[in-house]
Amino acid sequence: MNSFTEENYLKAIYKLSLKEGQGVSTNAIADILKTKPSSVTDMIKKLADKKMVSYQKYQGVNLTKKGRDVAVSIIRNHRLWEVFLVEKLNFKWDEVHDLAEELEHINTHKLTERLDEFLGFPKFDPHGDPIPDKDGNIVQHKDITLSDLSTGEKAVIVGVKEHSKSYLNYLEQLQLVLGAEVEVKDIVEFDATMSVLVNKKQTIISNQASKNLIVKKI
Amino acid sequence: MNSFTEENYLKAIYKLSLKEGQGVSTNAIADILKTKPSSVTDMIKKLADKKMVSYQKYQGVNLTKKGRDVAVSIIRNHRLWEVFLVEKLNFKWDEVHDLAEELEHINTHKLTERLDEFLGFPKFDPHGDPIPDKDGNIVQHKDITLSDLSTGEKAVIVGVKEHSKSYLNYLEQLQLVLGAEVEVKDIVEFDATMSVLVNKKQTIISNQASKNLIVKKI
DNA sequence: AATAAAATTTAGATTAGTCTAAAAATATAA
DNA sequence: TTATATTTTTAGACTAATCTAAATTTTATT
Repeated sequence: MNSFTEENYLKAIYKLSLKEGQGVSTNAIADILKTKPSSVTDMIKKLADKKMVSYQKYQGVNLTKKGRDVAVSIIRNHRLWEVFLVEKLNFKWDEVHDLAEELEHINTHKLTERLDEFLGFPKFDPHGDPIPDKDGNIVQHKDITLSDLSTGEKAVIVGVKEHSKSYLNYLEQLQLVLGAEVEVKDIVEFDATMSVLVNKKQTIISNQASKNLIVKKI
Repeated sequence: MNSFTEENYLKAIYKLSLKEGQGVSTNAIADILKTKPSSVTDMIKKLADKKMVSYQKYQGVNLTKKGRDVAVSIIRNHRLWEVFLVEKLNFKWDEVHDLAEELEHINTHKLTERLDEFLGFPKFDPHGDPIPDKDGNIVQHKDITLSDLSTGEKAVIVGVKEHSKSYLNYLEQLQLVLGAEVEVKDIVEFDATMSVLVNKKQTIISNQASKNLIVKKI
């Protein structure tokens, strides 16, 4: 069995390897997990002993199949619990992350599968992130963001790239939630600030905000 | 915040003080938690520092109000999750204990209250144990067991005093589940083995089994 | 290519929870 | 009521995960 801590490291390495590609760096892991690089080195050695990662000193770390399987299954749990919290317990999308961080570690096959069934086999979590299926297959978003659109284009919001409470909360106030339709009315050339139409209301959003909103053109 | 371990100690002390009364013994705690008496002594000191228990060397330990509140809230979580697992995820009553042992430690007020509401404010868990309300009030069973009945008496099953998988499984096979009606047909004088009628079928059960079945006379 | 900067690893210490073995206190029994 | 058994505590050690500070390696810059 793996400890919560080991699982959190595997999850962090998985997420970083999607961005960074091969050879995830010690510092990047320390950053995500809010720990120190020296602690990361220690844990990496332990995970390497367990054949969860492959590792050569100073060269970064990569997940083995075994490690990736654990990471994906934790992510599957996390996202299923988020769906549960939002759809069944009426939490808002900015409230569920921390709770799901705890629930995800109850990594029992039967519980996960029953929960999946209870929820009707959802494909996406409340932030639009894809839920891996029970064999660990996961469809990645093609990352078209609101900031990629040109004036006049329309799109539906399908996800977010930033999960902070403050960002999610801000989006909700602007009614920029999953499924909402947006139309780009104007783009400021200088800093890419956008005017968009959402539910017949015109709103101004910064590039910082628009580049973290994943959309699908319509 | 309390660690999982601290919470498990508090829960164990709470449960023992219902049985043993004042001054729960070090050995009894070690027994329940499958640890050693020396470890228990260490933890008791820690909990005493935190004002969770009152403790005098060699005289056993008692929960303070603070400690009892934590214990009861963990038990509340545990039993609510058991209801969820059985009623929503279709687990059987002999499968839910271990999962609930993990879920109970996600001790967040809002989650507990939302779960309670989602489940329709249940009063008992799938084993008939009472669920403490959100203020920590808990109704204790008056322990009339099947073994207390005389020939000819009828009763409804309302709970169990023993929660092992094998016992619960055995009961289920005999259809001795919560809500079932039983009628005592015969009692062997020698060892108190009982013949009982359940769902029109006659069954023989040992005293060991009947004294762990909590019933309500009808 | 030499040097400065950044990243990473090592060494040694710390904390929580556990253990064994021995000592001390309490309970039981002749 | 003294001896014996049982229970409980202490002392000292161990493991997992972390940290700081120093050493080492890699990368970037002149």
